[in-house]
Amino acid sequence: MSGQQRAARITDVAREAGVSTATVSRVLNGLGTVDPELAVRVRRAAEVTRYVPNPNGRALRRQRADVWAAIVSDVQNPFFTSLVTAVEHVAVRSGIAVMLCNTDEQLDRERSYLATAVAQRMAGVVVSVTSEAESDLSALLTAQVPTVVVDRRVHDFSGDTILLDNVEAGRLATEHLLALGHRDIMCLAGPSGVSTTEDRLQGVRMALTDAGLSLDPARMVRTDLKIDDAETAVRAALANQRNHPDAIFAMNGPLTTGAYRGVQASGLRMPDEISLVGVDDDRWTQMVSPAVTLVAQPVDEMGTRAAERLVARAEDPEIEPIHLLLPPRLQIRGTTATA
Amino acid sequence: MSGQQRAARITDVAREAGVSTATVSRVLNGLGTVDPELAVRVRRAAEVTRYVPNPNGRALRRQRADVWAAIVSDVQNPFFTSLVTAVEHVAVRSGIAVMLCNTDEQLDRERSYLATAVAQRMAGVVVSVTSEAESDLSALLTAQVPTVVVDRRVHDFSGDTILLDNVEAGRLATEHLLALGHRDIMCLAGPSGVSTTEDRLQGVRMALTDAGLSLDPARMVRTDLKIDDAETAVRAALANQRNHPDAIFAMNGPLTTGAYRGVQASGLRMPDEISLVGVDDDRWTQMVSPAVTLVAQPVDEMGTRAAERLVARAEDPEIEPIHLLLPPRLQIRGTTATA
DNA sequence: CCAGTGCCGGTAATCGATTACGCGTAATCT
DNA sequence: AGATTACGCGTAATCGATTACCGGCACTGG
Repeated sequence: MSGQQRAARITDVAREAGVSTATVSRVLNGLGTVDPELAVRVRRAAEVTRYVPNPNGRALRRQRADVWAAIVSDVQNPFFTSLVTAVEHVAVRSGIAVMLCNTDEQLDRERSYLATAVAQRMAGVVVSVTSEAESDLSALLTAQVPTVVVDRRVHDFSGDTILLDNVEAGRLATEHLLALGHRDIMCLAGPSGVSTTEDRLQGVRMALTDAGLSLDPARMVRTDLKIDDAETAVRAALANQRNHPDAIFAMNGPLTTGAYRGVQASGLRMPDEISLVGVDDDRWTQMVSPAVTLVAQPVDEMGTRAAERLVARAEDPEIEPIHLLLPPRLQIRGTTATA
Repeated sequence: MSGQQRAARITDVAREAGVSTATVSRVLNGLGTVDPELAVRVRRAAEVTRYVPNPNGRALRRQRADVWAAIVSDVQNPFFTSLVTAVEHVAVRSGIAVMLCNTDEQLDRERSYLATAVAQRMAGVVVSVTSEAESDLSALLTAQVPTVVVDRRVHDFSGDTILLDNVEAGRLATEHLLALGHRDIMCLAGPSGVSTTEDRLQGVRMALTDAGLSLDPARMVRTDLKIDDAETAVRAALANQRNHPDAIFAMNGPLTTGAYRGVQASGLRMPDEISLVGVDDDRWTQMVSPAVTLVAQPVDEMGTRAAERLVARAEDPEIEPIHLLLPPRLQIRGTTATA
């Protein structure tokens, strides 16, 4: 056993190559000017000793770690895993590691991850916040950590922001249902602090108003963004045989899953007896029968753009922030039909 | 704008409290003995200055970073996100951050993440390897980074290992199909380097042998562990109307998803015309109709046990390695019926 | 032939924290 | 009382890398 064998440090490489540590550093980082022959010796020495720079020492000195944080509220939500995957693809190309931070919709966990990002002097943060009003990104700002806000808005933040056009998403879904003749539409939204479902709700209201209608408060249901909560809420709403809505709009991925299950449990047949529009195009929505009509987000594009923004800002911290609203796409499938 | 406002360092806290940095460190880490009154002053000073220790400085000096790596081959696979979530729950309790490393089944990406883990002196690694034969964890061993191998076996590793009893999983599935009278069973496995599907295959063979049968090589199909590849393979196998298998065993999560879709596309009705047994109990398997019969893994337990192992080894590096085989559970639902 | 200009590369400071060591004081023992 | 031990705390070394600064050398121009 034993082994022990400590990892090679830059001094080991320097000794092996017969140069100083400064030269090793210059060669390996491609900075300054070094005699080509020495450079060869250094590179060979690094090979021989299997040298891998210690990221802690490097980050300490450079005041910048080659790490991005991806802060999301639910790693089990395929929307976020897709987002993170897209970010990661770009990161790998840039030699950067991605630390996945799962807040579970809890503000204090978000705070702790943000503090870590600052303390580590991370090279960038991509964050979907927990709460529009309460999340506080000011520490990132003052520490000048490149930050891209995605998916959900947050107050008092004027940096790079890449969101879905959520108002449009709500409008698309609602207009589709209205066009099919539905008038009694139940809206399943998340807690009021989350901008995505708020904005989608606003889109719903606008579409209804345009049609001379308004949203019945009794049909406005808020739950946590959990599958089981949504299922329970939908079952409750459909329990009343004589007075149930004739359509449901579930405003995010987990809510859609829960709503679908709730309808299944109620015994009502989609789309004849009730229509459903969801959000987020996960694999299962095409496998069930009927397949789910929904509003799809360009999630890969969201992640890729966010990551590219971090790369760009690393090169020039002074570039103007962008504010992108990506277009939603209505995917009509089998859960919606004429009333 | 501007702001700049650098983060507080330990020297700032020391000055604010009128003590040395050593005392600040002792108070904040609860080591050594410090006058209670000074401790109060230090804690207050830390509050006032909003001090957060710099993890890089700390890790450099301590030769250990409060970070675990969770190395998996596909963050889009719900099995792995569940695993990581379980690990993370334990990590949060211990004040440890989890770095999610997505190898995409690529050996070189795995190598790079392993090197990072060593270079960072991470406090632990939970890894589901890319290849039983080619993945190389020896660097972790020599650097004495606490490591738990989960899900997939790897050669030459004698440390903590927590796997499903995959042979039993294969046997359970096969015996179920045999009991229903199926004789022509198609096996959908991953690339030969992955121990999970290999072991499950072995279970299949044992069950067949026990029944006086053997696996028809023509019914043994290997694809990458991708949904689309599996779907294609199943469609191809079912295209021959007159000679298709009467049952399919898909040996992991994505393969199950692909197989289900492949059967759907083929037009054959489950379970009357063909039976399907899958692996991994994701939400969708209960939402589709018919619901999927499958072998479920105790994935939360796997993640929790792995993480607890890291915690235990942090306290005492010399504890004996464990080798756990968790029991699979057959979940009989709607995709299997008598032949 | 000497001063001036660049180029190379080494020495040492530095990033921020932990901790070995040692000093001074107080408590305890003989 | 004098000696011994224990405790509390500060000084300075240290982790591993990057980089400001400077000295030495070669080359150029006058």
